[in-house]
Amino acid sequence: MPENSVITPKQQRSLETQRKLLNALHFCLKDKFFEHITIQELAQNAGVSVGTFYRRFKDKESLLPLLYQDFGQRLSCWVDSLEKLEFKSLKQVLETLSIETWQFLEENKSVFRTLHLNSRLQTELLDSDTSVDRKVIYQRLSNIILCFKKEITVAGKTNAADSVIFIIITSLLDKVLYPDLTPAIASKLEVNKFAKELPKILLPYLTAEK
Amino acid sequence: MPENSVITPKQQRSLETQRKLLNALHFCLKDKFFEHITIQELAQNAGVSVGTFYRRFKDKESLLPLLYQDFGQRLSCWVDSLEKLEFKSLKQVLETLSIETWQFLEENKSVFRTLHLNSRLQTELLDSDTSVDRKVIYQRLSNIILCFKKEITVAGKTNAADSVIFIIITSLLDKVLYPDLTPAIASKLEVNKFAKELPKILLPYLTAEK
Amino acid sequence: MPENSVITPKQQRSLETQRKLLNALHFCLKDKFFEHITIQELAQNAGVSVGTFYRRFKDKESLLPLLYQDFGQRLSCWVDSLEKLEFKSLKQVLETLSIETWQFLEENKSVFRTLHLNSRLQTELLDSDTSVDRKVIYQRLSNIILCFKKEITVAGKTNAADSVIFIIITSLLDKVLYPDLTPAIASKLEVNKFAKELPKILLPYLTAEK
Amino acid sequence: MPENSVITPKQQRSLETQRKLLNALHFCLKDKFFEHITIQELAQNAGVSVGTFYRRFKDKESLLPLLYQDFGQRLSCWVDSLEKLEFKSLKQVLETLSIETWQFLEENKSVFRTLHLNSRLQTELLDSDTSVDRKVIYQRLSNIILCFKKEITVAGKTNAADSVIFIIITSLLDKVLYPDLTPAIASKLEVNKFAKELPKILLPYLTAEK
DNA sequence: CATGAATGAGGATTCATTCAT
DNA sequence: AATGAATGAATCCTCATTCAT
Repeated sequence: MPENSVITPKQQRSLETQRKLLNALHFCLKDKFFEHITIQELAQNAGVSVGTFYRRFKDKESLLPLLYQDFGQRLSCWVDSLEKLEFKSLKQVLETLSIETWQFLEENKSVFRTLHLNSRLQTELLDSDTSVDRKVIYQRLSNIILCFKKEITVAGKTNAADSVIFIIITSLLDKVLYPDLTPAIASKLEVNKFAKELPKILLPYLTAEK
Repeated sequence: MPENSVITPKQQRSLETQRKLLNALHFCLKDKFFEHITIQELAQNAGVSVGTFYRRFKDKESLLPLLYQDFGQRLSCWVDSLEKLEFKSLKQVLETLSIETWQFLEENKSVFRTLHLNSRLQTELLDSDTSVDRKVIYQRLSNIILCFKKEITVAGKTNAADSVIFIIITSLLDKVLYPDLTPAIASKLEVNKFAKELPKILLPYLTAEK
Repeated sequence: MPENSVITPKQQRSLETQRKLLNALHFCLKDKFFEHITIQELAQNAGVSVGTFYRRFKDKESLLPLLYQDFGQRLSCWVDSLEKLEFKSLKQVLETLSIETWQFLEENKSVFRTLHLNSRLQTELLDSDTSVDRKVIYQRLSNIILCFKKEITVAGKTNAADSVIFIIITSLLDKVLYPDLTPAIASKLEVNKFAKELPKILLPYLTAEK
Repeated sequence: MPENSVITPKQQRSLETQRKLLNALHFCLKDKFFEHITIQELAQNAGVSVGTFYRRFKDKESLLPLLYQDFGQRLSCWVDSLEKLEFKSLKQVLETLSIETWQFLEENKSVFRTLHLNSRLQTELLDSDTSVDRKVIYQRLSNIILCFKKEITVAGKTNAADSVIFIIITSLLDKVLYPDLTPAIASKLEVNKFAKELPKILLPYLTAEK
């Protein structure tokens, strides 16, 4: 919530430009890597001049926090939609999470790759995301699992749920981004098959007998 | 004008030069990302002239197959060393694999990042390494698990072992490469802690009661 | 990314820059051959930066159409001036044309050489000059001869006049550009002497008795 | 005639290399201009090493005198063949010369272009040609015309014959080398048509009534 | 001697950034 | 403010020439 809740035309225009440039970035990322995109290219795709770009941003890297924030929004929306689902069992939760995560990663893979590969800028990225705390989002995913606390028998349920979420995302992401490369080729399964295997892997962990 | 971007050396000296340049690449990767390394830097670190670089390689990217091959060697050696270990139980196998994998990834993280970054070159990369079949290497890791076949109760033991290997590598790699970023932050655990948690996650899967 | 290698300028300043670079090319051609002129040299002589050169032209060769166009202008002006002259006889026409052509070639020899050298670009060159049709210019020269149609007895007066113009230019050009080389040395005469000989050669052709 | 008329094996080998390189030059000139041919290319095409090239020649330009000499041989042979022909009239001489010259130029156009465009090296070129004096060759062509001295009525028969030879060569060369460019386009005629027109142009000159 | 690997000066080219319009 | 032309440092890349093998 900004202090001043009335947006002036000036701010309005500025926001538009920002949005245009971000869209241009998304567009360009489909074709090539962040480091190979030039500012001229961005400006051209956004329909603004390079001068205008520099009025808004210090340099190309300064777009990344925006990309990260924007991604945060999508992530948040996605989690929203997951939270609205009704689940009957822990098993169903894991199954749904796996499939949905895969789809989500597939749709956002260029952003993931960009943020990963430019992770040297992590500090700025993390600082920038004032609106949505990323960790909180992942906890909301954990919480979906923890709704079925009764079924979970492993010690340290919260940590366990976190780990499950982490493994789901990271393994699927690897399959999505680098299907033919180390380490993804360690498992012969295609990503869709693997998404179905994941619940079978993780359910026993959460529900193991003591 | 060779089709291929790597010239087959006809003299002993050439092979030395190639090795020098590869070493220089490894050296530079400690400091900075592949994209930011210049040819001049490589040449200088290798103690050769830029012209020599160009005599051997079409461009910087043409070094990557060499990096990939070289990495294949290291990987193979590492698996060799793991195969020589004696294990008492499946649990111990998983514990050792987790810790050792973490260490190995830590030592080779810049190579992983570089190869991932340039994964668009996957075909060339994969074709480039005729000496070591990457999939076979990972199967050797699986086989270490499968030594304790008797303890494994899950259906599809081979696939299961593959999946376990894949999850160990991919989750640890994420923690190693991007500890503060999506998705690694989904789990609060530090990489060393997580390496100890992994066996607890994966053992139940392999040994789950029907 | 324009198809064409010459960018159409959108600002007045651009046109100036273009003119500056063309002038720089003319200046440099006095000293050396086109092949030996560097972009830096051109930029420096034009008083602009190398980047500016590249903003306007894809490469050095892309200047040639401009050179060709510019030469077209000069050619046209020169023919203008010839058309304004008053002649008393066909003989006088040929005498004047020979001398004037020699002078004109002498002044433009570096341009001729450059355009010849790069004649592989003929199509582009020819297409590049939409403002002045080169063939029409030469026809205007022919027409000066054809003013004295009555004196001309040879069959096919138009073609004959064309051939005369062609021979005047080509033979003098050879003498001017390569005075000591094949085929110019075939005739011992200096270019000035030869320019005076030409009318004697060509007049009989035009006025030969049947 | 060399002082020492016995050629040692060493000289023999050297001569071979020289011949190979000259052939390579001819071969390359079909594709591209002299200035774009690299020494590596020449060496490769000649089947020798660059080092060997440098053992024989100071630089690429040093090949030009060889090219010029070699061309001198062909020219001489060609004139030989012309001298052997029997002519019935001056008209026939001119007709034959035109056609034959055209053919000869066509076959040697890359050499002509190369020598013309590198004419800055004229002095060296001229000096180099010790075996065959170029001017003498052209005089032999003139002499073929002068065989029909009786038919020639113009004053200064020798100079006139020279001029005729010069015009035949220079105009046809222009048509052959730069058919679509200034000044060749001044005359609409194709080179074969023009070769037939030339005698009609030049005969009246030589045989003009006083 | 022949070879071809190595050299590095020199020229080409890009693109983030500035600044006049 | 917005534009896009201009800048020039930084990097790429070539190729004549040298020199170790």
